[in-house]
This record gives sequence, C-alpha cells and structure tokens, in this order.
Amino acid sequence: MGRKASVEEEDLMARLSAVFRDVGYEGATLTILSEATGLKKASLYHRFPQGKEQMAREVLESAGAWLDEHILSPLKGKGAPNDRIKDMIKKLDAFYSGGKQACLLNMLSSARIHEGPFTQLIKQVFEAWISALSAVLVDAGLDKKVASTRAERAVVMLQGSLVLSRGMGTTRPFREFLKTLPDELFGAV
Amino acid sequence: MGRKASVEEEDLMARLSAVFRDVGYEGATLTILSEATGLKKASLYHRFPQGKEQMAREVLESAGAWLDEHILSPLKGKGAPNDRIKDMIKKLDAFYSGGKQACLLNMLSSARIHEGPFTQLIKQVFEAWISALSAVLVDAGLDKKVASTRAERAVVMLQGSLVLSRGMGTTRPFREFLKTLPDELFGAV
DNA sequence: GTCTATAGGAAGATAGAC
DNA sequence: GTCTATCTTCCTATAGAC
Repeated sequence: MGRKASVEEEDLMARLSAVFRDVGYEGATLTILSEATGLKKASLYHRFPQGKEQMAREVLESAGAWLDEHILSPLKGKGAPNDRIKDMIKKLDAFYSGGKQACLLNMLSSARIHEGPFTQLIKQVFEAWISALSAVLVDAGLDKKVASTRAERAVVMLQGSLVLSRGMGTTRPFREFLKTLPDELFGAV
Repeated sequence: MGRKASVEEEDLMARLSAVFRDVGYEGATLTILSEATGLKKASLYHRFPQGKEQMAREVLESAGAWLDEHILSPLKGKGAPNDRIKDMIKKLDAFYSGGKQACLLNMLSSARIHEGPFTQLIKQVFEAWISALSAVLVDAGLDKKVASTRAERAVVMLQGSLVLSRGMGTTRPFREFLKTLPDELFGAV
C-alpha cells in the first residue's frame, strides 16, 4: 500500500474529489477546482494535461483504489463476518462524513460527456462492491443467490440514503442505514 | 385536475424535465433545452423570463404536482392498502420508464446554484412522499413508528435503485426494487 | 512545477424584427 | 410568441516567464 501515491498526491485527489462530490462533473469548473486545491489553472493542466476529464477520471480511479484497499480488502479478511461488516460500517461512516458527503459514483454518472468515459469504471466499482459484500455473506453461510441479492440491496440503500440525506438536508437517513445494515445483510429482521 | 395546464404546456414541461433528469442542472445547457423543446433560446426566455433557474424550478414544481396527483392522492384512496401500493408501483414503473430515467430530486439536488432555491422544494417533495406512504401503512394496521421507518426506507430504495440502474447500465435494480416493494413495506420478509 | 496573462469558444441572456 | 442576430460573461485551455 502507498506504493507510489505521495501524501501530497493523496491530498490533491481528496480535494478534487470533494468538489466533484459536491457539485458533480458539469458543476465543477476549473475556477472551483483551482480554489479547492490551491493550484492555479495552469498548474492543474500541468498535472492533468487532458484537463477536467482526466481529473475526474483519476479521482474516480483513486476512489476505486481507496475503496478496494480500505473497504473491500478488509471485507475479504479472516475475522467473523459480523465483525468485518462492522469494520466496513465504520469506514463508510468516515468516508461519507456521516452522510454529509455524496458518492462520486452517483455524482459522476450523469456526466454529459460523450458517452461517458466514466461509465465503465463506475460499473466496475459497483460490481466489485456488490461482489465483495456477497462473498462475506456466503462466508456467513448464506445461500449464494440470497447473498447476492442482499449485497446489491445494501449498495442500493447506501446510495439511496445518501440521496435522501442530501435532498432532505439531514444525515439521518444515512445514519439509519448504517445502523440497520447488519440486520439487513444477515437477515435478522 | 388539469385546471390550467394545457396539453402543450405539459408537453413542454415533460421535454424540459427529460433533459434535467438526463444531465442535471449544470449539464442542461440552453442549447440542449432548446433542441429538446423545439423552441429557440429567445422563445424559452419569453416563457421563462428568469432563464434556466426558472425552468428547473417550474419543472420541479410540475413534477411535485404530478406526483401529488398521480401517486400520492391515489395512495390516500379507499381501496385495500395492498392494492393502493400495487397501483403506485405501476405508476412508478411508467414514471421512471422502467428504471431508464433518473429522478429529478436526485439530479437537481446538486445544483451549484447559490444555496439552492430547489433545496426547500426537494425536501418538501421527499417529506410528502414519505408521509403519504406512511399513512397507507398505518391504514394497513402497522405501528406509526414502524410505518414511518418503512416508508422512508422505501423512498431510500427507490432512489438507490435508480442510482444503481443508471450507474450499472441495467434497469434490473429498479425492477427488483418494484418487485420486492410490497414485501418491504408490509413486512412479509 | 507554479505562476500571470490571454486566447478561443461556449454558456446564459437580450434586442428587436416579424 | 417565435425568430435571427448579438452581447456579455464564464469556461476550458494554452503561451510563456520565472
């Protein structure tokens, strides 16, 4: 881990990411991105020769890598399934700032850009997420089909709770989602 | 119903709405809106003197009114709760084109616009929706608190399933949501 | 690698004819 | 009410100094 990404690089990505998560691809102007990073436009173009599209793509790739390292890998660990889920919930809470920050996957999948270079990447991240969650449930003894259905439903509820949290101006839906997630997954309803 | 909105007016709103649902507020340029409606920019400004912001606001109000008339009112009808939900599901399927079209409430809540004039409206629509759903569940004999929780969860899953459908390039999550909705609401899990 | 300055074009918005 | 033509502003992107 951290094999090549320096701290400054990670910080740069985090700042760019925050903008895209706030206002989406079209809403993220170079002026805003410049202010958020402290780098002038020309400096951003030095780092990202292909401009905003490259920024969004690298931010998305970076988020995918972060998810893989901090969420999906631990999910594939060797603790009890219930503990692994609890660990994930803590990470999710931090990653989405308790429901105050939106998800890149949602905010970037509306890009008006020509047939979306993000489309495939977004799809892959969703699939990897569902797949990893499903594997944990299979470990917990659930039927493969049931595990798959519940894993996808968990991701659906994560996304939906973030949408409602933003739209209703309260983090309650997201917090409620995190609280009920173990039961939703393991079926103790 | 239909007390003042002419057919052409409704059609205009539907076309504008389709654009905002596809590409969001920032992504919806006047050029795109013009092409989608068949009206030149100046004609759009004649109808909407305050420009794009007014278009988005009226589209949102129009959608709220549509929801109220075609979804929430029938939900408050006098049939069996289960039938009322089934009726809603049919309407939702049509309204979201089987999961192919996104929700305005999600696509417009990212508007980079100054503190969002849509914020309050979006919140109201979410609340009205949850409230109406909750009332049906209370009619069905559920505890008020439980009804409220499940109603909100249904809206969460609606939004989440639309996000996943768009992001994964398949309407399956949305269709799956519609299929399981009655059980999710009435608790026959 | 970062900056100031600016080019070039697309965006939102308006004037005025019909 | 709708149009063509135009204005102004903002945005993306580049040139070139340091």
